[in-house]
Amino acid sequence: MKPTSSSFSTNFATTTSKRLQTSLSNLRIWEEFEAKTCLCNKILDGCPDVLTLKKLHAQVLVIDHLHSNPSIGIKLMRAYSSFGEPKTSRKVFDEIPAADKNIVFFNVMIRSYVNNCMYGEALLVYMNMWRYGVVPDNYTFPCVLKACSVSDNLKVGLQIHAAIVRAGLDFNLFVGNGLIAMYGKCDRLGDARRVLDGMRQRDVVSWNSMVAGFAQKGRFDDALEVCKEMETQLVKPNAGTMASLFPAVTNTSSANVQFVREMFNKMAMKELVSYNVMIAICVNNSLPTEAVEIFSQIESKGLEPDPVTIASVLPACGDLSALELGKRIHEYVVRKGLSQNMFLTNALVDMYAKCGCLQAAREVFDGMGLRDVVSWTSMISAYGMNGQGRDAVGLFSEMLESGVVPDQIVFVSILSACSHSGLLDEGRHYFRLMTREYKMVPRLEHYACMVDLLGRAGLVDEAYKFISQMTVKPSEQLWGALLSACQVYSNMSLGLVAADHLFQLVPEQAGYYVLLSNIYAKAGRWNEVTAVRSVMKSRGISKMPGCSNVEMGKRVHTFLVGDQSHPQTKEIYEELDVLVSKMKEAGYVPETNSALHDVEEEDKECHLAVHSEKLAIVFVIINTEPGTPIRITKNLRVCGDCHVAAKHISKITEREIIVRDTNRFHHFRNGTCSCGDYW
DNA sequence: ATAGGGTTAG
Repeated sequence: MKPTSSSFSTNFATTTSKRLQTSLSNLRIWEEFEAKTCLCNKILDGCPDVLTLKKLHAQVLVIDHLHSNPSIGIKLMRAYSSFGEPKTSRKVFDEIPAADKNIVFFNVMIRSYVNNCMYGEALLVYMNMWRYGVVPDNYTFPCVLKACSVSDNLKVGLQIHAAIVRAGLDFNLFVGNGLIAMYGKCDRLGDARRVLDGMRQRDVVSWNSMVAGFAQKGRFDDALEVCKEMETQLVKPNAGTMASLFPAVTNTSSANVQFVREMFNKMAMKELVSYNVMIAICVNNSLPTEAVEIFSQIESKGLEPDPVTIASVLPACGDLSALELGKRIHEYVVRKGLSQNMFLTNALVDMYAKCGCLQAAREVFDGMGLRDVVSWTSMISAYGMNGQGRDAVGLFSEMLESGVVPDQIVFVSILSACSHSGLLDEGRHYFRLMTREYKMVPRLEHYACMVDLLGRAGLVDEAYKFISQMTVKPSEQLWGALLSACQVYSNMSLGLVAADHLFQLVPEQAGYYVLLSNIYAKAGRWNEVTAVRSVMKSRGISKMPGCSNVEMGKRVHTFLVGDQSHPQTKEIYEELDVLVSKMKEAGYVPETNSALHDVEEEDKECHLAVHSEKLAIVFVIINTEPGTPIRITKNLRVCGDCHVAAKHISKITEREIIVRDTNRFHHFRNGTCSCGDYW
């Protein structure tokens, strides 16, 4: 409508003017409306950052006060919540006049809190809404039930269940699923089951929630039963089922792992999450090779790994010392702009550390904008594993200065670092710091570090006294630390005490029989050596076969003791013979003390000659350019003989040899080892 | 809207 000229009659002019005014004011309203809609959409589409959101919020307040348009308020609350600012959501919420505050506001407020881990606050809002005369609905209940689940709040959970029944919503699918999860988490599996059975309608989430309930309590068999039942009900397991099972499949039997693998294999449509869970399960059950294999399946299926995939597979790279793969993943992280994800940077630091690349680990660590206690722990234990106790101590102080609060785990790392470097006083200092300043109750792991520290320092009696004074029952690790100290320092009487406890705790562990046998051997008590050997035989205990991993090209090669299965076996053994004679010329004498004395001298020497790390070292020598460093990971501690041999080989072949055993790193260079023979 | 997957020690 265009304003007309006023050259007509006055009457007409007045009418026109009035019309004009109305239309102008309509226009203004319309403009405002449009501006608001536009703002709304901007808020809804998601702001790039909080600052932009706050600017938009300010404009909303200028144009008109919030209460004229409730939907803007709701969108603002959601947006603030998504930026982790539930408190700002609350401010918006509080400014809405009571008369306008309908159920949606309450639901969004509750959700804002729940999504930001403020469960108590969420439940308070729920309690308060009754006073406003607002009745919770089918959107409210699942959300508050989640708050109860996560915070293990059975008491409120039960109240909510009662309210649900009163509201007649107990047959709602989402509400029922929420109840199952809540009861499962609060260890009321019977009640969870009753809810499941009473539901008129169930979906895969209902079943998965039931599975999760058992799995979270480590009840794998019960979780498994539910999975089987699902199948009879023709509900197909999905990625969620695997994810729900996951907690029950950490450090579990291979049969349990196998079950999940089969479920995984049977899935017609595999989502990324299924792969991620499968990788995590492998990593958590000492199957790093399988984890890496599943990771490559993701790549070959054309799926794109997400941050969870990466964070899950990196520990497997570390376990295998698969440095090349680790580097490739690092590049991927950088390329995808994920370098600020702390899960990933922490995992990268640890991967490099476990691959023996202290420098690379440190570079990632130094490049981090933010560091949490996990970052520091990884770096501290990296130094610890490499025998650089002083650096670990320095880093611990830096961590405290940076304001990061130490936890139990970082104390394990620093204590272990001290023990590996023989820093006796420092170790004692940290134990006191932990118990006195930070008022932490030492766990078995801390005690084990202390016994190790004292034992390695030769204070075997004090180590034993330390164990005796403990208020908790000593674990296998504690007696194990004492026993190996007894071996190093030839303390037979305490060695027997430790061995006695160990044979009762873990009668199947071959390693402790070997240690005891070595103690006897050092003392020349051959009859006892034979006796230990025959006990082992009669109990059917055999040594866990030593195995070494080495990465070559795109795969990891594994060698067992005396392995003859590798395609290059012939060349490897021939080259080893050549090396051994060169070593003998340089003064190498096979150290037979490291083996069980149950065989003739030559056999022993022969047996030692084929320890897995030797095979792996030679394998790398014949397949790489001169000068290429050799990185080996093994599943047992490196034996005395292999340690001497590796020193010689590093000198003869002019190669750096980096061996990670179950305990620490050994960097062999030019005939010496970084551990200074202290391990 | 409801469940479920990630990094650190020993």
